[in-house]
Formats: sequence, structure tokens, C-alpha cells
Amino acid sequence: MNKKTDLRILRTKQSIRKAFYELVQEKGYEAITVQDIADRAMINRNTFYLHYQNKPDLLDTCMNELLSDLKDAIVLCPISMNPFSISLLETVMQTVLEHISLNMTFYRSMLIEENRIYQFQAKMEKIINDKLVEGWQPAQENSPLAVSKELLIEYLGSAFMGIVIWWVKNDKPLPVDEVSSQFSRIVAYGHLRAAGIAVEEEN
Amino acid sequence: MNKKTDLRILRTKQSIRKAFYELVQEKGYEAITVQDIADRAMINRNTFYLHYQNKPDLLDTCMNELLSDLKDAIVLCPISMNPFSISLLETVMQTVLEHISLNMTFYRSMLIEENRIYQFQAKMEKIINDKLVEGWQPAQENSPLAVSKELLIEYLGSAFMGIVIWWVKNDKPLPVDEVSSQFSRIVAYGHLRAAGIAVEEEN
DNA sequence: TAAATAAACAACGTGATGTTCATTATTTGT
DNA sequence: ACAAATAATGAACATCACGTTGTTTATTTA
Repeated sequence: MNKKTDLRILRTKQSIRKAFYELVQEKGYEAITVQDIADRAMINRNTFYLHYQNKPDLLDTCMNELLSDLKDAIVLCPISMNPFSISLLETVMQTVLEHISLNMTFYRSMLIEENRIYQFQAKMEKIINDKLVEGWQPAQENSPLAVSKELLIEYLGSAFMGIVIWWVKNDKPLPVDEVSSQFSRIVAYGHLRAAGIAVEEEN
Repeated sequence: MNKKTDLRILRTKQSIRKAFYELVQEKGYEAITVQDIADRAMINRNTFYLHYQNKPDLLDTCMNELLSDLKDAIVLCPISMNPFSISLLETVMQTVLEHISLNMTFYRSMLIEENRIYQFQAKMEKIINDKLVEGWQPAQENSPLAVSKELLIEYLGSAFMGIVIWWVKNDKPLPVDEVSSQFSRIVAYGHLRAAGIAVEEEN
């Protein structure tokens, strides 16, 4: 029974987080001062420094907290072994978009506009990339079209995040399954066939 | 002969730019103070405010100056009409990578690490996307795999930038032509064939 | 060479940061 | 229920960078 944290600490921390989330959405991270947070949380400015080193520290804590939810959701996605990642990509995309839907206002303030926090995007992309690496399957080496694994992972991760951000920015212009399916089809079969343009085969 | 700008202005502006570029590479944009710039440029801090509103204003001016070079280079790339953008993508990628090679240290400090300036990336991506839209060709509408144009443009732009940044970050792990060719092949034919994995055809 | 103007110099008010310290209030464990 | 522990408050302080306002000096232009 030794390790029970003081109730005051829990209360204070919680109200700081809540105030911070609200303020980020209202005026954007950069414009926030520690005093703003203290006012909103109805605590003394000093008390803030009792719990967080500074504003970036608080931001980091909050981002990690929320992204760990996303990570947990993604980790559960099954890895399809052959062909690599077509259904994996589709499943992960669905999972991500659904998770975002549940926390839309927050994701918006993190990913969109000039107030956006690019660190968040970077952290998110890392989560995606890790999952892609996990689901990687070596190619036949003697294929004439073989490409570098690193290049391909980077390609997939960036394209993935691009679509996600586009989807958030445009307020869900397409349903989740539609985006997931279109995305995985472009990735798999190439944009020529995906876009309905005839492909002449190479020899 | 009325509109000749004072030599002092030209001198001062030039030394401010030079100092700024150096400092950005040395300690990163955020860590720089106006006083730093003034010291390095050997001018009074006041003089800085005679030419730029503030630090972000200077940053913006510098970014636009350097990206306009890139833009000019890209604009010259021919648009291949059919099939859409395969060779366009390859050509643009080559152009971009070559341009970056010529200004590597600067691009590094803009695109890589924690000191990176994400605004720059966004501006760059916009240039790419504009070119892609310009080279766009409508698909056959009744194709079973048809995807949204907006989604596809976003897809291409993000993937493009992802590869570029990956290439800069890893210090040119592959030659320019190799990257360009691999990238355009993934985009065109899909990552399955590009990675050398067998593709079973859809019905 | 005189008028125009850019740059330097000095000073000021502002606002946010992070820290210190004494005091008050609350919680915990016995 | 109470004493000890500790969290939160409030006030103060030094620091730093910002952006602005004058006045004076130096340079450039015509």
C-alpha cells in the first residue's frame, strides 16, 4: 500500500491535461503560455512546474498518451503473409481512420493547418512504418523490377500518412472502407490500373 | 535611373541572409535569436528590423527565394500525356534530386532532424503537387479500379516527398537515376511487381 | 557638395520563462 | 482523529528576447 499517489497530484495533472487539450484546439500549441494553462486549469503557475518541466514536456507526454492508443489498435491488425501487406495495408488504414474518427477534433488540431504539430505526424508515421516493417516479406531477388526495401517502406509510410492527413483535412470526403480499399489498390497494382489508365506491359 | 536601391541596403540584406543560412545550419532555426543574426552579420539589431518584420518573415523570404529555383527547374520538365506521369514522375524526381544535390547542406537543415523546418517541406510538397495536377490526365471512368483524383494526387505527392526526404536523410543511399526509376516503377506498376512478388490477377 | 537616408547607438516597456522561499491547505497512515 | 508528510499557493526575482522609439553618425546619391 506504499505506492498510492496523492489524490492532489492526480487531480492537478488531470486538470492540466484537460486545459491543455482545450487550449491546443482553441489557439494552437505555439500560442499557448504556461500561464494560459494554469488559468484554465485553475492552478498556480508554479504548480505546473511541479509536474512538468515545461510546455514541450507536457506536449510530449500528451502525444505519447494518445498515440499509444492508436498503436495498440494497430498492433492487433493481423499480418497477411502473401502477397505482402495488401490486406494488411487495407486493415491498418481502416483501423487508423476509425481511431481518428473517434478523436477527430484532437487529430485535426495536431495534423492540420498552420497550428499543426509536425512532431505528432512524425511520431504517427513511425508507428505506421514499424508495422510495415513487421509485415515485410522478402521479395524474389531476381525480379527485374526489384526495388530497395528501405525505399519501399519509406514510400508506403509517406503515402499512407499523406492519405490520412488528406482525409482528415477534407473532413472525411470518402467513407473509411472506400479510402482503405482505394489506397491498397493503388499500392498493390500501381496507379495506372488503379486510375483506369491502360497499361502496356513491359517485356 | 530613379529606382536604384541604395547600396547599403543591398549589402545589409545580403549579410543578413548569409548569417541566417549559416546559423540555421549550425544551431537550427528555433534556437536562433535576432541578436545572433545581427552579431553574425555584423550589424545593429535595430537594422535587422529595418529590413524584416521578424524572424519568421526572414525565414519565409529565404525559403521562397530558394524554392523558386527548384520550381523553375521543375516547371521545365516536359509533361508526358500517355500514360500519365510515369516518365513525368521520373523526370521530376531526377530534377529535384539533382537540384538538392547542389544545395545539400541547406536542404539537410530544412528537411532533416529535429531542427527541421516543416513549413519548408509543406511548401516543397505544394510545388510537386501543382506539377502533378498540371500533368494530370482523366482516367477511363468505367474502370473497375478507378480511384478519386484527389486521393491519387495526394498519394503521389506524399510518396514523392517521402522518398526525397529519405534520400537526403540517408545521404544519397542510391544514385539519382536509380531512385527515380524505382520510384516511378512502384507508382506505375504497384509495389507487388516492383518488389518482385508474384501478382495474381483479379477477375 | 548638399540633401537624403541608411545604419548605429542607447534606452525603454512588455511579456514569458523558470526558480526560490515562506506559508497555507490537504492528504495520508497510524 | 491526529500528527507528519507533502502538495499547492502566492509573491518575488533574475533573465532573456522581443519590438519600438528616439537621436546621432555615416554613407550614398544626385
